[in-house]
Amino acid sequence: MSFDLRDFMPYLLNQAADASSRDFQGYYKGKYGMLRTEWRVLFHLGRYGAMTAREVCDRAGIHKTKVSRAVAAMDQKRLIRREEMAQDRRHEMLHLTAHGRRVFADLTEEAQRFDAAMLSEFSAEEVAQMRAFLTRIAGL
Amino acid sequence: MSFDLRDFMPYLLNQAADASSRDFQGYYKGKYGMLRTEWRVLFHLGRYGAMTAREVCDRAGIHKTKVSRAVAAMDQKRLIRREEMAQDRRHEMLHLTAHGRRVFADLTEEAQRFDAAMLSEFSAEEVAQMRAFLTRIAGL
DNA sequence: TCGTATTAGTTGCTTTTGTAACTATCAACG
DNA sequence: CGTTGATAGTTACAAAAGCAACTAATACGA
Repeated sequence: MSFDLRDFMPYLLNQAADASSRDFQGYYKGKYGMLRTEWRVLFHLGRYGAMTAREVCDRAGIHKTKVSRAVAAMDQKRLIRREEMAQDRRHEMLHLTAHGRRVFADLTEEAQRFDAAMLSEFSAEEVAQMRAFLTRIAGL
Repeated sequence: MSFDLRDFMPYLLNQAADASSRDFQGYYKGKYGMLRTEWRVLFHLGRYGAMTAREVCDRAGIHKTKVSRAVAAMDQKRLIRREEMAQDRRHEMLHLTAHGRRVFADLTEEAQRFDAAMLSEFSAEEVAQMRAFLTRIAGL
């Protein structure tokens, strides 16, 4: 029997994902008290502009209860502003506040720095291949 | 600003890890009511033989409280047997029961099938490169 | 051999996640 | 209109994870 845990791709992926997230997670958690879902919502709003919670769910592939809680927390922290839409009062448009935009800018910069540092020991081809592989596995 | 979430390696890794784990998780959860930590403990005992909880923690990189709870649950399910060690009564050696070995065999087989299916659309070189990359990222 | 430090493992409490049920609003069709 | 069904979002409750304090046993130096 030669099957080892390290031969099992889901295990390897999880270990790599955990290791790669740990430090960056510490950054936004320590500096802004944010959770991972909050960072993702912030990113979507900062990168793609105002949208409803539903759109965030669809684009980010996060369940609506998680988004709902993240939005509530971010509202509390004054990172976002909720705007009720007159034509359909079930929706509310989510906008970043000025503070939210600053935090977004800071975290994005840090993310890029972080990403670059992590990939610095790999060649451009390796990284490209890696991305292609992961994208397929993730079904994106 | 061209930085996209899919350019961020931790994001990609997490998405891929989640996607790749989902189905297999459903298998051991549905069939045996097991949690991920339990599957990992089971795997370690089945693959590397009887050991103490401490050794499982070290080898698997799981925190001792998680292992403690997994061991309690697996004891309940009669997957393992705990043997107190006479020379140092703080330790207890964890052994798989006959039932535990059967479950291990079943899950291992399923894991291999699962792994093979997931990687079937990639070439041997791609897979090898992938493993190398992930192993480095994971720091294994 | 007493006191202090270490180690294995467990328990309690808090935070986070998952699931399902719920509210409110709107659409569509008789 | 009015009933039925869908949709956006929230809330309540249960499962799971994280963290720190705790117990029990052992080691080891003064």
